[in-house]
This record gives sequence, C-alpha cells and structure tokens, in this order.
Amino acid sequence: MVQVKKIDDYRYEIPRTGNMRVPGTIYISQDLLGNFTDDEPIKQVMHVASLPGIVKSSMAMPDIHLGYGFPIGGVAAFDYDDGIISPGGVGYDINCGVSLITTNIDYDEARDKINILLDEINKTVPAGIDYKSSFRISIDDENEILSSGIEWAYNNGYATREDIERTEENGKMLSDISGVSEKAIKRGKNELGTLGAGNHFLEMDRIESIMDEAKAKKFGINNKNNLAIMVHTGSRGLGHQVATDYLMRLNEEDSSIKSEDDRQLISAYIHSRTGQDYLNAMNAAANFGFVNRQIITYKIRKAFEKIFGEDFEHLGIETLYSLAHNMAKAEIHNVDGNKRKLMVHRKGATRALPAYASSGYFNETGHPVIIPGNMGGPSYVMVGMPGNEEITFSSSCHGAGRVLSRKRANEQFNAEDVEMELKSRGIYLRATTKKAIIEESPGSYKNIDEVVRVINGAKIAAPVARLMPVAVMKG
DNA sequence: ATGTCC
Repeated sequence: MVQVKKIDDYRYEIPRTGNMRVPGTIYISQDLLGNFTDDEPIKQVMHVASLPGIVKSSMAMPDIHLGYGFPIGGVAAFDYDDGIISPGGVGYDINCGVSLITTNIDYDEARDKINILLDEINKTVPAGIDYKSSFRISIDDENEILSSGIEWAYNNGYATREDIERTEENGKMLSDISGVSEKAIKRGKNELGTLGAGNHFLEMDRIESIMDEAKAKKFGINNKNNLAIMVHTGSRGLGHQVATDYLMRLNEEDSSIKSEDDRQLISAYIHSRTGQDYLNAMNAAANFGFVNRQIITYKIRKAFEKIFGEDFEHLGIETLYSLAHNMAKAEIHNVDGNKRKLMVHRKGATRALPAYASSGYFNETGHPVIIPGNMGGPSYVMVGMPGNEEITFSSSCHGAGRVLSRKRANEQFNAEDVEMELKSRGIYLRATTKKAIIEESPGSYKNIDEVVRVINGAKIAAPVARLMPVAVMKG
C-alpha cells in the first residue's frame, strides 16, 4: 500500500517520491479512507503530481474514486505558461454538472401531484444512452450554441436573464469552435435537452433541513419542506466525441506530453497548437453542456406549468445555480505570495468561490456548491468558505463518490431490492434499465454526510441545506 | 460518461 501521512482529521499527504514534482493531498477522513479496496485512486493522485507545470499539490476530494488517468474527485492546477492541459484531467463528460431549481411549493401540499409531475417530465426529457431529443435544432443553431452557450437559449426564449446570472461563467466559455469535429457536431444535433445515462439523473427533493437561514433565503430555499428539482447531466455524446478526438490526436503526435506512469495522462502544453485547440473544443462542449441543462430546466418549467395550471406564476420556480463538475479553467490564484495564472483541472470536483471572490448575484454569500448524494439518500447545498483559495484553489467535492465499481454493484445488488428500498422510503422511481437501478443503487455510493463533514471540517465549504429525494428519474 | 467496438 501507498504510504499516506495524516496531517489532521480531514487531510492526508502523499509525500513526494519517484517522478512526483509536488506532494499529493487528499481531503478525507479515517472513515472514508477505510472505503478503499485498493490504492489505485491514490496512485492516480501521485501520477498527476508528476505532470509538467503542476503547482502546489495534486489534490483529491473526499469523494475520490478511480477515473480515466486523473482520479474522479481530483483537482490539479498547472502553470499557464509552462504547464499542460489534459483531456483525462477533465474527463469524457465535459461539463458534466448539476443544476438546482428551487420552488415555494410545500411538498405535503403537492404530494398528490408528484407522481404525475414525474410522468410529465419523464415524457418530455429523454433519458438513457441512445435516446434522441425531440428538440430539433439546425446546424446554424448548434454552432451558435457551441460559441455563445446559454445566450443562445436566452435569445430563443429558453432561458431568463436570471438563469444566465445563475449559471457558472454565465453559461458561456470563450471558444473558437473550429476544433470541434463534424462527427462531434453530428452527435450533438439530436441530444439537446436529453439526460443521458450512468450517474445522470433528474430528481425532485424536499428541503429536509436548513443550516444557514440567511444564505438559504438568498439561494431561494425559503422554507423547510419546499420542493426542489436537481438535474445532473453534461455535454452528452458531443463532449464525449471531443474528448475522444483529442486523446486520439495526442496519441498520434510526437510533441504530446506522455507520462511514464500512465498513458491515460497524455497531455499537451497549454500554449501548443493542440493544447489551444483542445481548450477551444472543450469550451465549446462546455457551452453545449450549459445549454443542455438549461433546456431541461425549460422543460421542467413547462411540466410544472401544465400540472399546476394558472397557479404556476406563484410557485417561485427559479434556478439556484448550474455548475460544472468536469472542466479545466484558466484562473488567477495566489501561490506562495505570487499571483499566477493557472489552468485548474477539476474532474469530479467543482468551484466553490467564497463571497469576496464572487461577483453578481452571489457576491454577498459565495457561490452555491450543489452536492448530490445517491438516489435514495440526502443531497446538500453548500457554500464556499473564506480562505479556501489557499487550500484547494477554491474547489470542492462534487458528490458522494462511488464506493463500489459498477461491476461490483452488479455482483452485490438486484434491481427489485433497490426498487423496494426506494418505495419504502416513499421515493417514486423511473429508470430506463434494471442495470441503471443496480449500478446506481444507494449502496454503491459513499456516505455523503461524512463527505460533507470533511469538506466543512477542512474549511472548503459550509452546509446551507440538506435535501431528501421524493422522485427520481434515471437514464 | 459513451450511437457501452466504425
């Protein structure tokens, strides 16, 4: 086993050895360390530490588990001038992320409508691996989506000004879209407003408890027991194709940065032609991801309008925030007293700016961090804590994190038991396959309460509210 | 995560 050194109750260090340029830091507790069945994810943290230009340390959040090259739950920042950008550090699902919609609907008062609401949303939001959208867009529209992101949704009546303000980067990453392949564009054409598969989901929650009343109010979480809707999806096949295209290109080019430890860590210098092309294509895919979540938000609004009729205006349905879990972004950070421009890779991790680093709607609270758990258990809304830029470049965890691989989940669970379990907790479920139910079973995930305790204890983010699922749609 | 192998 790899030696990890305990720093405090929430932080463990992997000292530099071999090719490592910086140490590794894992924000985790003794309890969560006990979940590891092997040290492969920890080795991934070490391998990332050897990549050119890495700054401070190769980090991982408490939801760490095995990923492609970089661990999921990984955070790594590289010097913009001397460092690399790596498709494996972003992941195949570029701008996979979460949006949370808040309402003023009391769950108990709406209880008899939950099931029909779920049916209506299930009818209008396609889910599953090969599901195509009924939402038709032209190639011109798609090009505009890739370059202007959520602005396209606003101009076409699918987003409000508030939606834009409450989306990370205002839903638009700067991109020259010429590096997005025709194949990627073709895949994206029928995918807008679709959920996808795997860990992607759409769920209705009730606010179970509020820990920070003032911030909750600003976040539109006005009362305990109010209904909220959480959407977890990304850039679908389009983003997947961008990742595939650039991994292939990097593997064909002599100038690529190859790792002795793991060929999945193949990278490009940020300033290289391929590095810039990937950055542009990744940003375009991110824009597609922002719009995908926005179109689903639009469909959810329509479903509520249909079911609640003329009362709709008074339901207070608002986007709290739409954020990215899988992204690399150029940011300025203080490193040992110097301001430096870095390429921060967050893979299964998300930005968690404190109030003073935020602008716009969240400048007095800090940015919301939305942390889904599993389909049968709690999720959290947290907020970035002051000083966290010195710890993790203002990054937080993205979820509970898997504790069992999909393969192991298939060996241990069966769909009927999981369905019964959810039913006994009063949770409605719509899933396209038994496989999805098994692989996403609550027992496949870590204890989110413990993950959140670590994030709070390490002073990364603080809890604002805890949510419990009442209806779940799985791809 | 993914038209789960063009």
